[in-house]
Amino acid sequence: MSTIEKALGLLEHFSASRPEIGLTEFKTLTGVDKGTLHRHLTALRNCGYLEQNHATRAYRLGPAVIRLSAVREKTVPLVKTVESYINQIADQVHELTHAALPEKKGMSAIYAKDGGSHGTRVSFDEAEILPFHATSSGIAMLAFSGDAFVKSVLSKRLGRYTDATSTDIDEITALIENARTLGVASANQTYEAEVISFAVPFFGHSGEAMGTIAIATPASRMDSELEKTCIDHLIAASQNLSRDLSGKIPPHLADTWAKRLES
Amino acid sequence: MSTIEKALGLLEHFSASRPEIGLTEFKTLTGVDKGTLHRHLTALRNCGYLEQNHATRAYRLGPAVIRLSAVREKTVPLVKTVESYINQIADQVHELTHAALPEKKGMSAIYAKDGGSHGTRVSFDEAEILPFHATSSGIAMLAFSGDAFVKSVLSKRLGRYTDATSTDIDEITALIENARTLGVASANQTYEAEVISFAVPFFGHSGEAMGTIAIATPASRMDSELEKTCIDHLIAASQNLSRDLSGKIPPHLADTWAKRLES
DNA sequence: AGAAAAGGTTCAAATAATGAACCGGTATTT
DNA sequence: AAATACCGGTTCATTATTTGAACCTTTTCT
Repeated sequence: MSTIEKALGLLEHFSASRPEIGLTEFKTLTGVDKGTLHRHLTALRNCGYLEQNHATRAYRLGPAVIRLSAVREKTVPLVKTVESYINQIADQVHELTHAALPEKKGMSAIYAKDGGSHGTRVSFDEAEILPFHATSSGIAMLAFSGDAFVKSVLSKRLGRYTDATSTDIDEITALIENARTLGVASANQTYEAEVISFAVPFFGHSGEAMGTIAIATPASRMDSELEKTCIDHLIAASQNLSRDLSGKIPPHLADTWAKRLES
Repeated sequence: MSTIEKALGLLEHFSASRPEIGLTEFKTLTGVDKGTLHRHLTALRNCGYLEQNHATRAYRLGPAVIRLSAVREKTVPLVKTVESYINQIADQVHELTHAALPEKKGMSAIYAKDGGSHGTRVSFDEAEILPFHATSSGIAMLAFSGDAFVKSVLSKRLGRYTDATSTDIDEITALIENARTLGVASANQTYEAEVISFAVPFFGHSGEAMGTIAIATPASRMDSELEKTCIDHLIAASQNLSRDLSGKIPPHLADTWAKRLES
C-alpha cells in the first residue's frame, strides 16, 4: 500500500464522536509505529488537513477540507440534488430519511431530515460511519456493488452492535442476496435497538451503485402498511435521483422495482 | 518534501473554474513526471479523494471530502460561527461581505453574503482562491501572520490581475506594513477592476490570525463615509468573532482598533 | 520528588518512490 | 486510408524516502 493511502487512511478515524486524536491514541487505533505516525500526521498538518489542539497536542481535522468540499459540491452538486428528494420523502412519510455514500469503512450520510423537524445539512445524526454489514444502507450498497468490493468489506472485522447484528459472513451474504432479489434492503434492530430501516441504492453513470437512500423508524411504529409506504417512496425517489445523475439502473433491478410499484 | 505533501498538493489545483484535470494537464500544471503523477492520482482515487470522469478519464474531487468537512464543522463549527456575523454586516452595510481562511496559495472564502441577495454557503463567488498579494483579505492575513509565512508567500510568483496590482516585493511589503499599522487592509482595484475592498483579520487561540473578514464594493459607490462604515463594522465583527473563538487579539492591534472606533 | 505516560526525534536498514522509455488506443492531419 | 500526434496508462532498474526500535523531553499523576 502506498504511503499516500496510509496517511489518508488516518483521516478516516476522525468522526463526530472522536473529533480529536492524540499520537498515542492513534498508535492504539492503527497499530502503526509512533515515528511513522508522527511523520504522517505532521505532513497532513502542513497541508492544512489536520491542525493541533495547542493545549493537548491532539490532532483534529483542519481548515483545508472546507474548501475541498465546497469545490466538490460546485463540481458535482450531489448533496444539493439529493436534498430535495430526501425532504420530499421526510415530509410525506414523517420519518427520519437520509442519503449516504460509501467510504472505506461504511456508509457516510451526506444529508438527513427528521420526520418532523428541520433538515440537518451535511452529516447524519453524528457525521458518523454506518457499518456496511449492520445497516440497511450498507446492505443495499453491497447488494449493488462489485464482488471485489463486497469481498474486501466482508474480510474485515465485523462488529456486533445489538443482539440482532449478524457477524457471520454467510448470514450477511444471505442478507445481501436477499436485498439484491427484492430490490430493497432492510435492517431490523441490527445496528440500533428499537430501530427498523429500509434502504435502496441510487445509481450514477457507471452503472454501479453510487449511494443509498434510507428511512429509519421506531420499531414500535412499523407495520406492513408503513413498510409499503416507505419502500414505495424510496424506490420512486431513487428512480428520479438516478435519472437526475444520468445514472443507469441495472435492468433486472428496474424490472423488480417496476413490479413492486404496481402491486 | 514528503510524498504525502506532494500528493495532497495536487488537490490544490482543483477549483470551481478548473473542476476536472487530466493526466497531461496535471503534468503541465506541476511539471511532475507522468508516471509519478499517475501513481499519486490513483492513490488519491483509491481513497475517494478523487474520482474519474468515465468519458474523458479526467480527475475531479471525490466524495470523501464531503464527510471530512462535515466532521470538521461538527468539531470546530467555524463556518456556522462566522455566518451570523457576516450576515449582520451584509444586512446593515448592504455590500458583499465574506470571510476567508488561508490556504497555501491564497485566501479561500468559506462564507459570503451579497449585500442584497441570499448568502451562499461554503464558498465565495466561485470557490476560488484569492491571491495573497492582490486582495485586501490576503494583505490583512499576511499583516498578522508570522514572518516565515509571509516570506514563503512572497517568494512565489506574484501574478498581475489589473493595472493596479503590485507585483514588486517591496511594494507589497509596504502594503503589509501599512495594514499592520492601520489595523485594516484595503485593496483598490488590485484584483478586479472597479472593486474596492477592506479586510481585517480575526484571531484564534494561537494569537496568530486565523482568517479574515472583508467587504467589497463597486469603486463608484465608495466614499469616505462608506469607508468608515465598512471598517467600523469589520472591526466590531472581528472583535466579537475572535471572542467567540476564544482568540487573542494582539495588544497593539486591540489598541489601534479601539482608537479607530472612538473617532 | 519520583514514576508514568505522552509527544517527539534519531539513524541504519528496508522498502517504496521515481522517471525515462515504452505501450496501446483515439482523434486529427495529410 | 495511412501517418502522425496526443493522451492515458504501464514497466523496471535506479534512487531516495520511508520505516521503526531505541532514545530523549515534557507533562501529568501519585
